[in-house]
Amino acid sequence: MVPTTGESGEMPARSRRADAQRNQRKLLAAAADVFVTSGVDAPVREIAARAGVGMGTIYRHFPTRADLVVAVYRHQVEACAEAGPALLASADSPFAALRQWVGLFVDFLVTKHGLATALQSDNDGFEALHTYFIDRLVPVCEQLLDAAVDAGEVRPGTRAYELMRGVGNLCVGGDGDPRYDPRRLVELLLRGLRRPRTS
Amino acid sequence: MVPTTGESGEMPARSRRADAQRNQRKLLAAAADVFVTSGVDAPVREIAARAGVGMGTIYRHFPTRADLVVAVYRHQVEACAEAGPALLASADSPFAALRQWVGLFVDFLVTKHGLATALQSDNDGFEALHTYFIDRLVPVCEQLLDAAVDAGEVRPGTRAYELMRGVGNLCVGGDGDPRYDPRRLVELLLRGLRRPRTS
DNA sequence: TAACATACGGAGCACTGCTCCGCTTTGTCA
DNA sequence: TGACAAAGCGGAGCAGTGCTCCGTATGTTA
Repeated sequence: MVPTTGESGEMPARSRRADAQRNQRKLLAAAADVFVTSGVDAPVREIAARAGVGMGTIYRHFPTRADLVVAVYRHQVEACAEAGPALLASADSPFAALRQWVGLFVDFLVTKHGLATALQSDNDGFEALHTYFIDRLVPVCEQLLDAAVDAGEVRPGTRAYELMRGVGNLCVGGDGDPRYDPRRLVELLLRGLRRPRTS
Repeated sequence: MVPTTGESGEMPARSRRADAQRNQRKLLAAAADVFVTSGVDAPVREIAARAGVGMGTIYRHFPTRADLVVAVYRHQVEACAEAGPALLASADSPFAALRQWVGLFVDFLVTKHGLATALQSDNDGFEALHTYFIDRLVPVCEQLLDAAVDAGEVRPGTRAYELMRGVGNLCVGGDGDPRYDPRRLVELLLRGLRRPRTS
């Protein structure tokens, strides 16, 4: 997570050359395009070419592939994280909130070709991606999960980290095969979380 | 699944040169070693070197990486497949049998570094591996699942294929991280399968 | 405009998967 | 036993990757 100054916002970020800012923007746009087409593990050269910059430039702005992926999806991950407390406040019960929130996360993952795979890849260069998702989303999930446990809707004993990784794993391979629907399995997993007797 | 004549058994497989058989055996042994050390996606060169043969030889015997992986693990997969009916006969209930059988499968996967990852990799060269596992194990799982549904222990609506892939996915990344235990999540998944009221 | 820090670009290296074909080994048959 | 196909072998070599390095170009500042 080295660069990404300005959070893709409007502040000019003084002391940064204009062409550098321009290139970073071009890179982000190009990457977003290419990720849709070829997945998040598309060749670096392809992204650089699409952005009209050289190899060196892409690595200077995004030292790790994960940095680029994170930068591209940061907004959506952030939105997902912020939705947690909101759902907890608006839903009928903590468990309902948890279910809706997990649904949000699953929707995000399955619509990004290859993201789920990358997320649990032991490949170097994706470690930071993994870390970012975990750091940002596990606390949110924990809050929802704890609330559901406190409300007696969910058996204690499951940690948010494990749940998140499980859900992420279930989302792998969810495109193109009608016989495999991550949503159904995630639903099963959540059902397995429930307390037997909801008095 | 082109070669593998003789199922690594003792029959000489007439009409096959002695050195070819020898090399195939060496290759299987070397691959088994290397898979433990470096995972099933170890460099082909490494396996060839370990076996003391050239690149050409490995590709002649095992045109696809999946062919080699399947050949190495065929015995264990076969054993797992055959355990299905046996468990159904011996266990207290169909659901118990299903749970034990899934446990067997999970144990197999998590002890093979990288196998679970390879299994759901969209990488070419692993497709045949995927196919083999599905073809061999899904019918077994289906038998157990159907029995559990018939016994009223499990809600209908889940297909064996989906369950198998879900379980396989959950097994990814199960080594080295004490915070992620595939077994716990698989247990959750199975619990989610159960019928609410077991009259 | 001059001068300097900053950033760019892509040649190049290392490492893969996989193929191709000249050479070697094996089995057979007289 | 010797010779000769056929079967099999080996590894050079190509193509596609990730990532680095440094000579060159560009922006910025005075």
